[in-house]
Amino acid sequence: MKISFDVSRVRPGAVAGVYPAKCATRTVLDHVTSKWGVLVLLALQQDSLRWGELRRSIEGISEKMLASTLRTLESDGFVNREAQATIPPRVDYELTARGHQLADRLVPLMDWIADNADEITGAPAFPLAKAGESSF
Amino acid sequence: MKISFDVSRVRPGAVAGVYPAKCATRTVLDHVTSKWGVLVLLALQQDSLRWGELRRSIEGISEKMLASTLRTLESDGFVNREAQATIPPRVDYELTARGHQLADRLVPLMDWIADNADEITGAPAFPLAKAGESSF
DNA sequence: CAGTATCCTTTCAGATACTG
DNA sequence: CAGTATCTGAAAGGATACTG
Repeated sequence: MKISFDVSRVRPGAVAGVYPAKCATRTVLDHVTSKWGVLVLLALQQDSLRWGELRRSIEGISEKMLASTLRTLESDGFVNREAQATIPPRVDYELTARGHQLADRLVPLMDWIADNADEITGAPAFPLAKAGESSF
Repeated sequence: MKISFDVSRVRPGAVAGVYPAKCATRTVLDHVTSKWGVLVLLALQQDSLRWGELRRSIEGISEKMLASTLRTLESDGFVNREAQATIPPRVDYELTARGHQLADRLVPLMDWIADNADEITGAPAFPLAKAGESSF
């Protein structure tokens, strides 16, 4: 695929948000914002978790996607995998220092989204009457 | 699809990171972390941009995906579309107050990623010798 | 328990052509 | 200029079965 990209035609003020299509920043951003990346990182933010705990913590994730997401986050150095050769095996996953730095930036984002999601989607879980309004 | 999800089997400390599969939080998260969502939001963070400017600001985005991403962000109330019925038409896109709140949480994340991406991907653009090291 | 391997469906996303 | 419509190939992702 040929990408034509003439920076001179981009408005100067907007250049701060410009990243080349194949730069490291976009690659890492794609890993983090992959379908399950944020959820896995946040699940590990408080404690290390075993494979099964992690899987149960993230409703809807398949084994395949959990494995794949963990391998990516591991290879980026966000997650550390610790396997014990016991029977049955026990494998713990934890954030690395780098993973914690990243998660620290994800928490405010996720908190804000969680706080505002109902209003954004227009489907409040508990449609409360506003102050001054009456339900009669 | 049947989803079985037994919260009692999730470790107590991990519950903070648990979101039901089909909750508003996940929906909004998916919109924001869609392939182009973050890049569009950040491109608009400093200034409003016209359609063409926006398209040129985000290297690699197709018209289809720009349109689709903008419609989603618009319907979530993050982006405002202002069309002028001139010939040729001029359409500006800008963040709403809600969009700015969100972007304010995305900036630290993106800055951190941009600052660390080269090290994370292991392909530094400028492999500098560390202090104390010599290239001889 | 902690995964892999495989198959298969669905969705994503690019290219192209067209419109007001 | 600012889009929409349609087609198609690529990729993501789920279900299932299997393994150390």
